[in-house]
Amino acid sequence: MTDTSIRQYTSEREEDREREEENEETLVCPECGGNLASDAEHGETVCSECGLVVEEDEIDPGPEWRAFDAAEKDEKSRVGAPTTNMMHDKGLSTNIGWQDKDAYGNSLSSRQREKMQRLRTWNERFRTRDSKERNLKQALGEIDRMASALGLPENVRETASVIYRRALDEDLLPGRSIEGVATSALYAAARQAGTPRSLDEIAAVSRVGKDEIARTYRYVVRELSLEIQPADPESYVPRFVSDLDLPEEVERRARQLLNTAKEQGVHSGKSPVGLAAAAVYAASLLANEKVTQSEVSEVANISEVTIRNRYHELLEAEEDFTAP
DNA sequence: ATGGTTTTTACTGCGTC
DNA sequence: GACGCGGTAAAAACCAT
Repeated sequence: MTDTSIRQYTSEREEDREREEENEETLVCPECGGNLASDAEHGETVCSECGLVVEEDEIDPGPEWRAFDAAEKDEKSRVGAPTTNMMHDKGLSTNIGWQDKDAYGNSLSSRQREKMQRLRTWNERFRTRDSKERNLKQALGEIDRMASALGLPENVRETASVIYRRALDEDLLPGRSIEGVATSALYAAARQAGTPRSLDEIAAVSRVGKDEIARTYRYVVRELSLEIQPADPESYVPRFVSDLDLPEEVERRARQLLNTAKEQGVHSGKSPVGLAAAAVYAASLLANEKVTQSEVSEVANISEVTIRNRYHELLEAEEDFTAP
């Protein structure tokens, strides 16, 4: 059994996990594990459980509503909608001609030529920024569409758009499709948020094929050095259980099986989905619920053979755990 | 490209309803 | 006989080198 060679399913060290959660967009309080809530009025992100302030002095994206006199009111009420991730340009752009001629066709003075050169430079900078914004707009639309098709919550979309933005900023897009990168961002975000979806599920709602997603995903993860934990089998359990209309007891037992399996180190290098499916199956046996292997394999998109193998291992691990 | 692992596919035998 | 389940061997997929 190789513990280190297989990367996809093998767990990184625990410290890495903690460190990563501080760096990345974390949604769980590092102190007590409670949920974080952002408080726009104070510009803080605080834990709803213990009150720990995680972020301070955040920028309020809202408009400047305050005005102290009439003149200032005129000035500040220019605001449109508050800036959001969804902002993009209207597709308007300007080009400055390359000839150094004025409107009458006369050549410009050297002073004027310099000035126009500077203007071209800046115009170009803003224009490419605009094209990135358009790109972003489309990608975010895709992310939204896929996320809702998969029933992924708001925070996952948020994380996905952050990842996408980073990919865009680092010029990872050229040579890759917007779709592909957007899908990869969503896949990564779902895994980071602990609500993973399998590649197959993702591919089912995406416009690009599975292999391309996998390729760009690897690329994006490497380039942005995102540290993504191997998916935790437990995070699949609730979904399978509810898809199969099984009682809560099954879920509890399945979790327990997975936990003892973890302590025995049986799970290293195995597909988390397979483990989860096997745990659900084994748990329903223990709970005297009738579910067939094929039903479980159906909802988990895993072969029956894998379920058989895993659930034997799970039960063995359970025995070894209780016996000695 | 290669090699080592895991997962899938396909097939077979056994027991039960 | 269909179905659920278990096992096996060979093929395919996957990951790291």
